[in-house]
Amino acid sequence: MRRKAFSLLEACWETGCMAVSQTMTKSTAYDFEQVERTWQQRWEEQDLYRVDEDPSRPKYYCLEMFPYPSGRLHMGHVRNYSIGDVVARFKRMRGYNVLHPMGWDAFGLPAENAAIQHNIHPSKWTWENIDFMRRQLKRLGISYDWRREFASCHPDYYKWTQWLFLRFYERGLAYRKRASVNWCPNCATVLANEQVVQGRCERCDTEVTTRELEQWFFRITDYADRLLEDLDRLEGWPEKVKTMQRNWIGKSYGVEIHFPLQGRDGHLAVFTTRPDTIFGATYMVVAPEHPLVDTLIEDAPGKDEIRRFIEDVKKQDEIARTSEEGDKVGVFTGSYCINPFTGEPIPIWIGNYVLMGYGTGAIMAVPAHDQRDLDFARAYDLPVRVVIAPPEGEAPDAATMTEAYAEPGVMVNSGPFSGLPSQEGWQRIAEEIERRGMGRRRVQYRLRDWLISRQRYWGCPIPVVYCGHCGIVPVPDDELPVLLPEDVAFKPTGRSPLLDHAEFVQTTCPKCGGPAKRETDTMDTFVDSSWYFLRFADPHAADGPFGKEKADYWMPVDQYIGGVEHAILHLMYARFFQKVLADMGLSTAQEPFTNLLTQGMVLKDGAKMSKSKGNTVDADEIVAKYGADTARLFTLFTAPPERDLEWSDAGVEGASRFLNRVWRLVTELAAFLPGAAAGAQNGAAAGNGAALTEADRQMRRVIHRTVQRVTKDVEERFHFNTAISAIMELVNAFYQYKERGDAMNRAVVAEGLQKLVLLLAPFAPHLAEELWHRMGHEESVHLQPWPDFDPDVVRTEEIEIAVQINGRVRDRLVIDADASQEEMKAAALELERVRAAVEGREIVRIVAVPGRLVNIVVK
RNA sequence: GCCGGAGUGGCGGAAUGGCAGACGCGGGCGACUUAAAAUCGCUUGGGCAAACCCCGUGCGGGUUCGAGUCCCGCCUCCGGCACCA
Repeated sequence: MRRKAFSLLEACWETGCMAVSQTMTKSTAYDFEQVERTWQQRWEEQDLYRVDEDPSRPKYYCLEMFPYPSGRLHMGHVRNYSIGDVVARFKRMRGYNVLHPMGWDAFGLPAENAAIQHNIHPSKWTWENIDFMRRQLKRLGISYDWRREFASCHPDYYKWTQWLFLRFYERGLAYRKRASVNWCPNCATVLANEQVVQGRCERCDTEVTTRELEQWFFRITDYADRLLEDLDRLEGWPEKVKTMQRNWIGKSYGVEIHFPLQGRDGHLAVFTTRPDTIFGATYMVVAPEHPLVDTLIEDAPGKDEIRRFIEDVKKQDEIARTSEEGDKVGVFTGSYCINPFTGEPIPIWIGNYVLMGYGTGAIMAVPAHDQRDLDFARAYDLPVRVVIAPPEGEAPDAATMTEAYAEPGVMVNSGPFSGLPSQEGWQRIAEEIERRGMGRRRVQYRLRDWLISRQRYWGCPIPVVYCGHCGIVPVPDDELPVLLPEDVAFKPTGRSPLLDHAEFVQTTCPKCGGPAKRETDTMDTFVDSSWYFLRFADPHAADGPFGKEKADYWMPVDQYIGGVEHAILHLMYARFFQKVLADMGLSTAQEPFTNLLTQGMVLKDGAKMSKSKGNTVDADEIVAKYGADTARLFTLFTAPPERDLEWSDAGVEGASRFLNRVWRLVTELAAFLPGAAAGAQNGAAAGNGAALTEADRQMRRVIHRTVQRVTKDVEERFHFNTAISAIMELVNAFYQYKERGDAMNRAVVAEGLQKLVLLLAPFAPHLAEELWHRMGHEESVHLQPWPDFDPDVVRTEEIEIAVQINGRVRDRLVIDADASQEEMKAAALELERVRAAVEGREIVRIVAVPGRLVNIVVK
């Protein structure tokens, strides 16, 4: 029987609260629209999420990857920021001084494409998008300190990107060189290695070609070892991301060996990780681009044919060489070098499978012990010589083998080294090479220097000028920023409009005052995002990129959250920057992000949402129809953060239904409480009553147990889905309890409602805030301490355990929670069904696990 | 090919080596209603008419009193890398 008095109207009357919708509706329906707007406004007026340095409290820096202002938020953004907001709000309630900022990664190609397609200036397009998306973010009610907002395309920011570039330049970490680089014909710009995916442009999927160009690079390879080593210290990073970075850096130990050329001066340098196989080297291969090629083919009879081959490979190179494992092709140069260990001549070939960009661009080929070399040897009928035998079993037959033996073993056919374990031989041969001055041990990385030049307009200008007299001259600090001119024309030629902007290009040399030309390339936008997390610590700094004290107070980021697609690119560049800045003394932290959470994608119909597939869900529509709290709750409840999330309209309905269920429960029960606030504040009152019935005690147990579960799930595991399901169970239990009507204990209800709303605050901040105020509180729920639980209340006196016979559950048993194993066994044997099952059989053993079960093993 | 991750009801997903399927969605039944929606209960892995029972966490083995969980060998899917010498 339900009390009629459980009406919203009366709830408000009795509590005398000043809550929002009191004045606007008599219906019990939850008006999310009104509630969310009102509180968003109130929070903003009160500057509720403003944060400053406070040495008296522990700091917590929670950061979500800032978005590119593409136009509108998608559900992936909603998910990302909802996750971050739970963390930020939870930590705030836990007493941390939480920095939770947001900004815009605002330089980039889409703005230029929009300029060409819709005849709108990239700047205008970008700023309009930012305005729109900022409104969307505010509509979601994420707890950002908006005073810290900035966009990377603003001169106040990119001035410091340029300033940092100059510091890199001074330290020799920014340099210019001519190199064969990746070129995307569609984007009409060069790309870093990291931006080429399977031979295609990461952004537009166009096949990437190569070009010889003079470009700016960052010397990230100088930091390869530190970037690799320090991965071991990042215990809060997913193993997967660390593995990807390790592979990308690709450290390998080997030996550079100089093979003297036969009949002429000089030598051919190769890099190998298997010096122990040198006696098996039957030919050499150099990359078509190798500088020695012209010399090597000088006297070859079919010189023209060889040249044609080289050109063919270079062309093939552009299309297929990286995208698929094509056939290995090559041609003999006509030249030989001498194997310094055997003295025999070895033919030098040119081959498509050797890359100029790795090692020395030349290899010694050991077909018996390297699959690629074996493939090539079989194709051109080159000799195969086995020099490593397996530790056990027979050595492969050189004449017939089709699979190279690449494992360690015992050296054979290797002169004085024969009989040695190959690993030992590795060192002995390396020593011998060094002793004879024919090379040295060395470490080789797969990682290349970071190509940062872009032949595009909408990016941060590289602050250098070219002077006929003085060469490359950095722009002096006091002339920064080098402003991106706004009055430029966009044509679909792919040519950067900066090239045609005479006022920009024509300048004077800061050194000699003579005429000079400005650099017209801009920086890769990954440069902008490599230090933004530091700027958030001091976003308005005017005399430096950020103040060291503030940076040192906030850094490193305690929790970083974003998509796994940035596992290599952004996350490695940012680590590189942080280390350089630490070396420069600008910031102390060696690593930028202590803990990393890589969220899964939002899928629909099993595929990533994309415009081209037409399976997108618009964040605005969902928020308009269900409200921000529902949108957030759905993304948090449907899957754990790191997994992919399959979109479900029914799931959104479910989230909405739950919030309404909470709304009804709390508003109705609030009416039951006289002076709700007083009771709610006094949780202890619920505990000291001998007046508590069994049902009251049980309800209290559920309340405290829920606090325990939610705290654990959020704090230790970031499992928001199970945290929310625990809250759902509490609500279900409350509905059961509510059936008791007047028999309910008011102190228990008050305590339960209070804790429920507090638990809900990080997940559904608007609803929680509204209910909190309706319960008679004046201060924001988001400023309250996180609820605690009493372990004594959680504990039960009696528990139900399973009783198994031979591992199968046959019965259940209610027993004292602290019963001894002996008591458990005895009680189990008393059971009717156990006696029947045991009758006439031998009990082999009995296992009793306190709190769990008893297992009786019979024969 | 190499390196990760994942395979659990109709679906999303839960389970420190200890009662598989929490919670939600969907379904079924009931209450309220003239009726429907909403809401509130109850119910819902499969087999059997049902009880008891049997079978169930991708497949095949193993360890264990006890395995979704640990070990060995496979299969499938997803992600990353891919001539890196």
